[in-house]
Amino acid sequence: MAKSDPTTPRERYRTQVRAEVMERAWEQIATAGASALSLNAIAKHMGMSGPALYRYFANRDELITELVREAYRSLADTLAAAAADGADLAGLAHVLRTWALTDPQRYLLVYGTPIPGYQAPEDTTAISQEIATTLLDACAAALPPAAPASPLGTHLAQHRAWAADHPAPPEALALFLTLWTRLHGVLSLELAGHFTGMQFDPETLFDAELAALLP
Amino acid sequence: MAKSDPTTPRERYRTQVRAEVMERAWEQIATAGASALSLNAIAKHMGMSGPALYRYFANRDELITELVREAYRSLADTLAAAAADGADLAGLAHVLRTWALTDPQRYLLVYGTPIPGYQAPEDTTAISQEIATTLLDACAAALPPAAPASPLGTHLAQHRAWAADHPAPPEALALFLTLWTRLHGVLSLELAGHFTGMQFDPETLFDAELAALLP
DNA sequence: TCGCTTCCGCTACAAGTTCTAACTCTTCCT
DNA sequence: AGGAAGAGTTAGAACTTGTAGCGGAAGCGA
Repeated sequence: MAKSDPTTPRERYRTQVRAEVMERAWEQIATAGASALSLNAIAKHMGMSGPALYRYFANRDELITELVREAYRSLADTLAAAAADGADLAGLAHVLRTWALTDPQRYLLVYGTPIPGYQAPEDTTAISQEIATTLLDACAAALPPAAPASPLGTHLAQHRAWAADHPAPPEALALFLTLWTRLHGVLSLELAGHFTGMQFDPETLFDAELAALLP
Repeated sequence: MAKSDPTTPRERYRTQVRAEVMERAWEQIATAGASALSLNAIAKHMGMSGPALYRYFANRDELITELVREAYRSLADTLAAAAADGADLAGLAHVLRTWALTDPQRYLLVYGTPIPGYQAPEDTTAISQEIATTLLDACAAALPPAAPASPLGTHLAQHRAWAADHPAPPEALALFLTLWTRLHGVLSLELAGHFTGMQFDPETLFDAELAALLP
């Protein structure tokens, strides 16, 4: 018999149920936020009783961990695909913005206020490194050949452990950090609704920040 | 009898209990975050039974609203006091940073991921306007006399309803928005712990952002 | 095809949460 | 001093997360 696929029927069923649970979880998160996520509600919505879900996720935190992992994975893949398509730093920035606006709660789950007792497992930091690498590559490419040394750059030249395996020069690291924090500043305030009521277009602000970084 | 003080003993007791509840709430929030705030735990910690607190706060949301109001009030007063002491824009920025680091959860309660169903009452937006005014004053003062027109500035010249009563020129509005989002970008990522593991000093990044804005 | 084992979903339950209802008792005010 | 207002109580409803133990169905090996 062809045992080419090592997954047993039960395993396949398991992963399928897990996937459906996470799908429902994303729906719930999108409408009510991460802290309002209820295993019971998901179970009832799927036509099963509450405790049944504990066969698939040890507890609520494990479900959230999986959602965080999926969100990181999605962002990393989206950025990597855009980079492979030849997007430059500005292009990647707009991809990031689109990704964030597509599902605000997904962005906030990763980059917003951390869940109280929760802390990210190791492999999510690995995916976070992937994201950083994609952006660092673009930063190094966007940097003028003879960028003047900045105070931040010189500081980072001596504290670059977090990017030790990346060949980007200190000024590229500075550009990356500056880009990250500035774009996150605009995006997070926009997603949190702090611009509602003000009449201006957040995208203009986003583009202005981008233009200021890429002369 | 001298009725110089219009507060009755009961009112005084009421405000005192409310104040103690909020004090305990801040302690809880500082350690476990806003979403983990439990009226029951506060009540037991104060030596009374759960439902007793409902004499003082209609529900959990009203308590949170009061905490948000207090946080806004604290930030507005802190900035106003610094401005009255002659602090310039850079000084105000450092006051903001200190205020945020003093109690990270307090900053995140106001500027972090919004509570799902919760929405801020009107008077908190009024206090938020106070904060904006203090910063806008400093921005207008920090602006070079003949600042060149930026795309963001020209956009804001036509969408300045949110600052209609403030005489600041469009470029000052642009400076304010840029300052706000950039500082928030650094602060929120720092408070959320996204820089832990990286070795660099977030304050260097904060100061670099400030230096880039104030030539 | 038969039987064993594994695993799934269930109900019941414990320990929490917010919040309502109804009662007692103190305190204040007239 | 008497009546009204309000504080704190317990009981309980409707939730939540998570555990324990039960039946039955499904897959796996012989």
